[in-house]
Amino acid sequence: MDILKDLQDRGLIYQSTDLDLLRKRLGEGPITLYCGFDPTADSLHIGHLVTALTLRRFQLAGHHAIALVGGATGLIGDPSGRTSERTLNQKETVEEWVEKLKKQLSRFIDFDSSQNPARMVNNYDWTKSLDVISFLRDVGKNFSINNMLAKESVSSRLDKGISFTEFSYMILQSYDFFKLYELYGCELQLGGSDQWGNITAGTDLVRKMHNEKVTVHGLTLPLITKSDGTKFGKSASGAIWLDADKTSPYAFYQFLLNVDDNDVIKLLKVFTFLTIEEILELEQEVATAPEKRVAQRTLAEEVTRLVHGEEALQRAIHITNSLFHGEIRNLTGQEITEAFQDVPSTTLSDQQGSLVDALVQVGAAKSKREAREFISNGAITVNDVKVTHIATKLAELAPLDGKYLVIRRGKKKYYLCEVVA
RNA sequence: GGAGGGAUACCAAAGUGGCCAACUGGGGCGGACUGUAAAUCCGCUGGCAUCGCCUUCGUAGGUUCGAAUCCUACUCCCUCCA
Repeated sequence: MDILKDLQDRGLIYQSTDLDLLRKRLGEGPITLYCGFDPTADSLHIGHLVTALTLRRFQLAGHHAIALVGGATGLIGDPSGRTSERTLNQKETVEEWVEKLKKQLSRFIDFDSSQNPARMVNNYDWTKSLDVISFLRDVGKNFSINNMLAKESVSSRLDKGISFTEFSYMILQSYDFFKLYELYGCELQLGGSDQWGNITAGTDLVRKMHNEKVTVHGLTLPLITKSDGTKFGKSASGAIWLDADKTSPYAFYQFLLNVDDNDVIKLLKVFTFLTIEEILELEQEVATAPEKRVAQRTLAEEVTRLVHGEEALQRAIHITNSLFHGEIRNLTGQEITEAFQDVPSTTLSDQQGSLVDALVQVGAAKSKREAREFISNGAITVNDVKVTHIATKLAELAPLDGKYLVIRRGKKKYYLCEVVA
């Protein structure tokens, strides 16, 4: 399989070093490649999936993938794409995040396969023991300040200011590439479009360290944008995380299910392993029967399964069905706790309390006034029954399984109240 | 250093003694329509409550029966001249 053609068909190639040379090299046999992930948060988000899955595409095509977590670079801070200096994170925090990222990456990249297992590395391992003198003599000598200043990540910060720490970032990342070439014969680095400067700095370093006799390659992937020009991956409530505790599988599934018709095909190409042919069929489906949203459903299922597993996917579908197409009343108490574990909930002790107070307590309304407004607007449904009387008491609402009140506000916001004696 | 202009609710922007909880636009939220869409239309958008009450218009005081509106001081921002 021609991996480069597949990536091109999917719109996944943005910038590259000599593409013909890379194609030639790939034709000669499996290549070792790497992509780095810096621990800047306790979880990856949906944007990281683009590069992580591309790494997997290479692995599936028989190439040797290395996933690097930036235990060292995460302590320094990449200036790329940032308009201001980062605040340094605590060492312990970064260590913790490294572990979390490692765990997440193993969901998409196969480190245990018997034929072609991928490798996980942490650049802290070879950076921690680097002493200043050898770093400056052996590595630093290969970097020209003039060149470094010209890089977008640095030049864009010269007016606003940049610390020496962040300025040096690209040297560390370049050293990673060099180190991986030495250790594992790694010849290709993948990254997001903002990584171009760091990647070329790396290919340059490897070449210089070998007296211009070695060529390694770099590839960047495009930033995924929506048809309205904005960045993909942000919901009203913030980033879409891969950590189930930060973005529930249900919310994750819903996010993808709700993508615009104009974006869904592009996203299928980027985020799924469906063949281009299969995706083109779905494109037809969008054109002829958009209301069925087959493409969106496919996208949501494929990616949720990939990130959270089959079981979580089924749960997300089940919740979706009962919330949007089924009857909540049909659910058992156990199913309710399961279905609404991702939804804001609260426990009410006063069965004689008013619905208005309950709405405020569960967070469905910011104030009693707003709660009353929602009720009189017909925005509030409790256990499938629309409530329109402001003075409604909890006791009148017939809890499911004797204790659950499933409150819906508007069309798709849910809250769960458990009433205890 | 000198001269002038401004600070209003999430943002923008009216209001210049009582009719102001404060025009209007955007955003947000809710409703109708729909495909859990887009577009469109309608409503709400300080808090508590049974008429009504309480807290808000940069900060702190003052004048007045009554102030976002007038006066004083302070803080911050902008423009122009040096």
